[in-house]
Amino acid sequence: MTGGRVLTTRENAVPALAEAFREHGFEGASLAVLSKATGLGKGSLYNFFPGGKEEMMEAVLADIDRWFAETIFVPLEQAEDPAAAVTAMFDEVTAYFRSGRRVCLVGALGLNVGGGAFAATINGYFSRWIAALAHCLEAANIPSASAAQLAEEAVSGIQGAIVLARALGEDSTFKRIVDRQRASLLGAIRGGATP
Amino acid sequence: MTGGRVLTTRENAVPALAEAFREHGFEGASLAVLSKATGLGKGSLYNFFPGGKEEMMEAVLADIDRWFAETIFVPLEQAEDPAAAVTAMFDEVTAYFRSGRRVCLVGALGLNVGGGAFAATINGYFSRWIAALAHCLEAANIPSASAAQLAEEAVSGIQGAIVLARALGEDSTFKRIVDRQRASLLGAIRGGATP
DNA sequence: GTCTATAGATCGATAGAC
DNA sequence: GTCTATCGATCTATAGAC
Repeated sequence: MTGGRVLTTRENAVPALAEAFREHGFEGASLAVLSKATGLGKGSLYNFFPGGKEEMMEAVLADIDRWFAETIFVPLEQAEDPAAAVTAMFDEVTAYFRSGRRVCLVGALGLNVGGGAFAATINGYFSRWIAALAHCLEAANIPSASAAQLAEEAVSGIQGAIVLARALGEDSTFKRIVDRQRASLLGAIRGGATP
Repeated sequence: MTGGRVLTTRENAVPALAEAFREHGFEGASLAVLSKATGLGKGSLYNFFPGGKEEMMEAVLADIDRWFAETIFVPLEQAEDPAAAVTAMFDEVTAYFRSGRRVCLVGALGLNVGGGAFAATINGYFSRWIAALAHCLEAANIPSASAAQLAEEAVSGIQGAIVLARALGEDSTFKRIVDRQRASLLGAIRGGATP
């Protein structure tokens, strides 16, 4: 041990960068914005991320991917109790996106051509989410085709709920839509078929 | 008649501006991009839109609002045949968003703080869409509460389908999700209740 | 490792020739 | 009405003091 306390690390800066990218988008998040959000000067940011904004966004996406894998994807893939796993997913997602006040950076990034450099990451994020959820539904004896469709619809529904809740400025919109998605999946799990 | 043929008008530039804003976002659509998209020099753009980018975006949003009002909202509000009106809505929307390849500018604008200046327009767009669709469903004897929920879910579902289709780069994703939304609404119209 | 200073490019916007 | 030239501000990125 050196005994020196590290005040700031690359990992420590990533959450602040993520929030800045979420609010301003990739193009709108200037280095001035990122510097203010992290409390680090430009020089420090380039010390941690020599590749500039693009490397910052890559680090943010990697952090998001890691969080979703641990918290959402793996529990769905290894679920012994599908209903409980689906419930947990919706609870975690609702908290993560703060009932729609918080934008999904991955989804928003895919809307603009500027996000083309991250296309593979964006695709992988949604592909794995849908596959993990479908796998969980299949574990509840839902036919493969139905499970895939329900999973796709649920993930899509969450994205739509974020867009609409942001547009209307109402958290209740998000909760209403997502609760209905949750009920739909739980109904399919219990009933064994699409409602 | 003067006999002079007008080569370029303000109205003529709006569609090109809309496409540029869709692809690059408000911040990402620089005047160089907008100039190239319209084929007009900066001077000409400022001649048509003295307020700069903000006025250009306002003109684009007004054009979108007009199109949706004529093509989507009014037919829903005045529908004599609700099932036909809902079917027409999904057909028009699928064509308009080019099966998800084309971003919803209004929805995307609401995701970033930069779109805050257009918050009222964004809110109005989605509010009227949901209200018009709910009205149409009520005309099919669906209870008011169910109609509102179904309408909200359908509009949200379309937005989610766009986000997901763009992220996955697959038109089929959009069609699958939207077709299911369509079937859900038509089922409610025929059955008179939520499935 | 953090900062300030600064380079070089591009930004939004304006002025003025035609 | 369209263009080029240009302004000042801001952008990304780098250099160098500490």
